[in-house]
Formats: sequence, C-alpha cells, structure tokens
Amino acid sequence: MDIKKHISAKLKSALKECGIETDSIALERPKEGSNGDISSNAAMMFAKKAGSKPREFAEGLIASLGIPDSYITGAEVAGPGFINFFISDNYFRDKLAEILEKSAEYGRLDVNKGKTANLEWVSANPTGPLHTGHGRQTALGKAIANLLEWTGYTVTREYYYNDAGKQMETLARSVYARYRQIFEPEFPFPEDGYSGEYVKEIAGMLFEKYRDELVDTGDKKFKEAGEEWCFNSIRYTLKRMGIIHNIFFNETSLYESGKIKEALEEFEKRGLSYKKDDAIWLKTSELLKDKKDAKDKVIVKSTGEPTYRLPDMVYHIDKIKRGYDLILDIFGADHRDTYKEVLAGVEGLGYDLSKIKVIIHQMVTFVQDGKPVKMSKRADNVYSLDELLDDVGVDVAQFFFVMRSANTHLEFDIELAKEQSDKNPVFYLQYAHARICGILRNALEALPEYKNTQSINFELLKAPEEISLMKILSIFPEVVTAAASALEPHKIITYLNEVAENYHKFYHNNRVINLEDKETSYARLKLCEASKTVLKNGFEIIGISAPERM
RNA sequence: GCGCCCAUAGCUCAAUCGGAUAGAGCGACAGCCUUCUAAGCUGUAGGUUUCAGGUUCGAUUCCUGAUGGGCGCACCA
Repeated sequence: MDIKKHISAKLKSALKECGIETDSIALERPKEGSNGDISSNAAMMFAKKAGSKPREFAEGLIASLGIPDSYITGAEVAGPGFINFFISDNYFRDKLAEILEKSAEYGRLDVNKGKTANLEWVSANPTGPLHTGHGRQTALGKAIANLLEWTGYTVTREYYYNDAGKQMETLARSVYARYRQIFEPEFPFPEDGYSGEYVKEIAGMLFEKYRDELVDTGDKKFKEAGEEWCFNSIRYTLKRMGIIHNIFFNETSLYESGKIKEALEEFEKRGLSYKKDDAIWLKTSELLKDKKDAKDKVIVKSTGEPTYRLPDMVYHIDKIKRGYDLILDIFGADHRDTYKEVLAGVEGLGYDLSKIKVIIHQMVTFVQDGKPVKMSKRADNVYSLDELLDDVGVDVAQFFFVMRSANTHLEFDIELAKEQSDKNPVFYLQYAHARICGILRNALEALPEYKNTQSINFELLKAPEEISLMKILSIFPEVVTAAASALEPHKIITYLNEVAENYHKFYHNNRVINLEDKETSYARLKLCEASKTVLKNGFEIIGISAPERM
C-alpha cells in the first residue's frame, strides 16, 4: 500500500470525469504540518483547461474523490488552490509494521533491479599517496555506489589509471635522484620532480636492498618500485575508507589490444582528424558545435605519443561496449571542460552517450584556525588523505565530504571535524543511534519478553511525537529514490537529521520502558527499533558506522 | 579576454521537476539532569534569498544584465 499511488489514482479518475487525461499528478509533502500530509497542485495546473478558477475547481475535485476512506481522513483546499490530504494515523502504524518486517532491507528499492551500473572514480595515477584534494571524490563515490545499489543496480566500482605516461617517468626520475642523493648528496633533483617525503622513502628501500648497484640500470626499476609503493599506499587509504574497487583498469591495455590505433584510423576515415606540426589534431571545434570557443585539440603529440584524451575516449567506448545500463564518472570542477572534449570524441566515433552521466563536484577548502590550509603541489609535505583520516577519523571525514551538495564549494573545517562534542554534526546522528541501542539493551533486562511478544498494539502510539516520528520514518524509501535519481547522497543526511531530531523529541517526552504500562512499552520499543533501522540503513548508504555505544 | 560553476541568518549550509509563513547546525541569550545516554531537549534573537529587470496564479529556483568569488582555457593527466 503506497499512499501516493492511492491518492494519485483517485485524482486521476476525478480529473477524467472533468474530461482531463493526465499521467503526471504531482504530489508533494508540505513543509508545514498544518497543510496536510500530502498535497497536490493539480487544481492549479488544470483549472484553466477546465474553464474554472483554481479554488473552485479544487472544491469540485475533492467532492468527487470519495473521501474519507480507510487511509485518508480528509482533504481541503488551501492557499491559491492546493488540495491538502490528511492521512490517518493507522496508515503510519501499518508502515511501522512494514519497517520492522523489512528491517535491514527497508529502503531498498527494486526500480533498477536487473540493471548494471559502472562507477569510475578516484582514478589517481600512482605517483604518490592520495591527498586531501582527492577526499571529496573518494567519499562521494563511495556513497553514490551505495545509493545505486540500494535502488537495485549491480554496481561495478572501477579505477582507471595510466602507468605509462609522463607522470610516471617523472616519478621514476624523482626516485632515482633521491636514490643517488643517498650516496651523492650533490646529485641534482629534477626541477619538475615529486618532492614529497615518500619519494625518499622509496629510494631508501631500494638502497637498503641493492645498495648502489642500481646506478646504471635505468629508470625501469625505479618506476616499478615507485608504482608499487604508491599503489599500496592508495589501496591502503581506500581500504581504510571501506572502498574496494572491483576493477583496476590500466590504460596500457588499450594500446596492447590495438584499440587506440583503431580509433585513430576511424577518426581519420571520418574526416575528424588532421595532421599539423607533426601532431594529430581532433576537430573538437566541429564536434562541440554548441560551444563557441572550442578549439581543436591534439590527440597524438609530435613525438608519436597520444595525449590523455585519446585513450580516455577509447576507455569510454570500452565501457559502453561492456553493456552497462549506467556509466558514471566523477570529476572535480577542474575537469569540467575536458570531459566534454572526451565525450565529444566518443560521440564522433558514432557511439551513443545516453548511458553516460558525469558528476562534477566543486573544490574543497580546508580551514584550520579560521584560515585556509595551503595545498600546493610544490610543497614538500602535502596534507595526505591518510593524515586527515588520522586527524578526524574515518566516519567524520566521510560525513563531512558527503554532507553538502556536490555542486557547491565545500569548506572543510578541520577544527570542527576534530571536535568530539555536540558541535560536530556527525555525532548528533550517531548519538541518536547509540541512545536507541542503550534503551534496547535496557529493555532486554527489564522487559525481556518484548522480543517475543506477538501482538503489539500500535494504536497505543498516539502522542504527537510518536505520530510525527512514524511519519518521518515512513518516507525513507522516497528519500532514497530522490537522492538516487539526483545522485545526491547529502539528501540522505538532511533526512537523517530530521529522523534524529524527531527521535530525540520523542525520547524526551515519552518514557519508553515503563513497568507500569507494559503494553505501551512494547509498542514504543518497536518504534525505537524502527528508528534504529532507518538510521542504520541511512548510515550504510552514506558510508558511516552505526555505533552501539558512545 | 573567453567558457563553466557558485552567491540564502554573524559563520557553515538545507529548501522535494517553480509552490503556501525560506529551514537546520554553530555562535549569542534564557531555561531543563534524585527517572531509559545532557554528544540531548525547550525557548528568544537573527532574512528585502548579492543587485536591477523579465516570464506567471506563484520565483531562492527559470530568462537577461550587473557585481563579487571559484575553476578551466597545454603536444600534463
């Protein structure tokens, strides 16, 4: 029984009597409680068509709806012509029973059951540890992958990297220089080298093992050692954050399979590329017609090496061919223009882009003591993601990165995140969960039979705080739907805040365990269990833990 | 210079495909622990949603322009 479908069907048939056929009945949940539980703007939308004024038309519609019925206690016209529906408390009591029955599955949807999704994110080349600049994307992808799974998708988590490009050579040269410096302090460090401490660490490990035997061996050993160290570091950080990628896709495999060459030939055949100054250019200015200032871009350098664009295009074609129903990329705002060029190339080769969606997130400013923390790549010690996790904890970091809409700049207040107190918004949610767990533990002592009591009278739940808590718990699946279709996990957090708030209010006004009134205690304990379920399921989506004690 | 994104309470941010009296947290002020977790609850103060127009029953949301901030404009990725 879904109340929205119920009301929607009623409105549809009432409109049909007036000669209006429509499939799109917009129903929303009014912010203000006095405006009912569900509201529709249908009368305002169709009054003109019916040759009537909105309020009059609304009155007429209500008269033909056949209410009250077993779920709807009443409907009234309000404001400019809204129809506000009031839902019976028993509907929400039924929902409560449903939450308890579904438990860990409550909120899981089957709208995308049988479909597959591919989410590619992080995808940093193995030239160093992940730094805090990668944090938002890392956390966001984790939550979005969860969100997709909750709507029924089978999700492939993928990491794309290139260990053959210029960046890796730079790493190799940097490690080599640090290695030489161990026994030749005057050995010059490359100007564009990676100056992080970890490079010295890698060099030190090589020296430990081979002493100075590697001086004349070339870059290969240094590159391998660097890549291995960096990937271990990256995987370690990802694991700490609870992320395991199913596929690590190496760009090199695209060369080995000949697909890069094929794409290049196809571009030429289609007249989309040309040679100039010994390089091969893609006619991006033609492919991106709606972008006036688009310029042609180099896809193969005069040295014969492709730029990142070409393999990126081929990589996306590979993902399309793998047959996913949804292909998601997550990029920072600094890639906003470049991904468009890549997709334009894919489209130029005749592929359909409709399965591909791109999530862009804005940059993060880390603030400490009221001042922005500098994140310059030139600095010897960048703030690594691991250090951030050490400083504020995994849950807090995950929460802070995900709590805001991706499309706005994020200010990450390190002092606030470190704070183990009521100032920290993570704890507000986790505290509600821990508090419920405490009560349930107490109940096992005081009323151990509650677990096995078969007939629980939910009609005893009638206090205003109990009703509004039941109401908020009942919309969790709708929130998951909305968050998933917008790909915005922060909507879950906003919702969980309401759940926690409603729970705390309920707690303060209603004693749960009361030996004088066991029947009510049983019902309230069930309400606690349902609240715990929703909080825990929500935490799972956004990727934080559900502590039993705090 | 050009392109994209953003602008909401003192601060950090919400606001359901355009909906009703724009909401939270922090900070400020005033209360609530001999009873299940006070990391909690209750109350007060705080707004011309940057500005100027436009579209309509109705705009924080859509359009135009201005102002301010972020990001990008490589034969780096």
